[in-house]
Amino acid sequence: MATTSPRTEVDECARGDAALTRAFSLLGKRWSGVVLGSLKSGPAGFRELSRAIDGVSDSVLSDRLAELARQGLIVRAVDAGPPVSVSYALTDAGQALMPALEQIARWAQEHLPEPG
Amino acid sequence: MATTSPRTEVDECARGDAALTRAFSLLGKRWSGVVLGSLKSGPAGFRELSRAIDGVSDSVLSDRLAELARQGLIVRAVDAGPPVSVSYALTDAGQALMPALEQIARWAQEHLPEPG
DNA sequence: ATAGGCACTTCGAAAATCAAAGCGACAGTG
DNA sequence: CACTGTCGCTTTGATTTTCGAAGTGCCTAT
Repeated sequence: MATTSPRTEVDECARGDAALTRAFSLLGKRWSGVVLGSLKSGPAGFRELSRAIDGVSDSVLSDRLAELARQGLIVRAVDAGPPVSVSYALTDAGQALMPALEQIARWAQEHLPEPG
Repeated sequence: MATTSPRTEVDECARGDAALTRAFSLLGKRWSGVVLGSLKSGPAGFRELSRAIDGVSDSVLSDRLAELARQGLIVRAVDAGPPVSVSYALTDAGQALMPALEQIARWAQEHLPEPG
C-alpha cells in the first residue's frame, strides 16, 4: 500500500470497483460467461447451445438467455419457417466483451490446473 | 438432416471452449471475481475485504478466499505479531488475470447500464 | 401413426448464498 | 481489572439459485 499517505485512499475506487461489481452481477451467475463465449463463433439455437455447453440445464440456459437479452448483450431472433427456428446472437455490447473473454480463456490455459 | 447447417464443425471446439468453462467454474461463483479485483491494489486483510466489497457475507468471503488460495490465485500470509494479522495477496497467476478484469471493468462502464 | 427434434416451462430436490450471531485472541479505555 | 471494540473466522437456520428430469406444443420424417 501507499507508504506515506495520511489521506484515506479508501474513498477511491481502488477497492470496491463499482464497474467490476456490476459486470460480475452478470458474469458471476453460473453459465452466463460460457453462454456468451459459445455465441462468439456465430448465432445458435437453444438446443444447439444446450448441447454445446454440456452441464447447463435447460431451465438455467433459458434463464440466462433471457437475462442476457434483457441486458442487451444478445438478441433473440425468430425466423418464421414454416419450420420456426429461434436463434440467439451477440449484440454489439456482447461482441465488445469477447476480447475480455478470450483473454480469460488464454489465462485459464496458462494458469488454471486441468480439471481432475 | 438439419435444414440450416450444411456442416457443423462448430460443435467441435469453437463451442464448448474448455478453458473458458474452467475459468468460469471459478469466476462464475459469486464474488470471486470481485474479490480478486479488490486485491489488485495490494494485499488486504479479511475484515478489510469484507468491508470493501459490500454485499458479500463473511461466510462466503471465507469460502472464496479459501478456494482462490487452493487454486493458487491468492496467498494467505500470517504475520505473527504479537498482534497476529492475516493478509491475502495475489500470486503471479492471480496477477495474470488482472488485465482481463480491467478490461471487463472497462467494458462494464461502457456497455452496462448503471445500477438503478 | 409413431418417432424424433426443437424451444421451452414446470416441479421438486439439492446446493449455494445470505444475514446474523458467536468464538477466541488481543488491544485500548477508564 | 472489567468493558468495549477489532480481527479473523465458523456456525446456524432461512432464502435463493441451480439442478435434473419430465412435460407441453408444434412441426417433420418414416
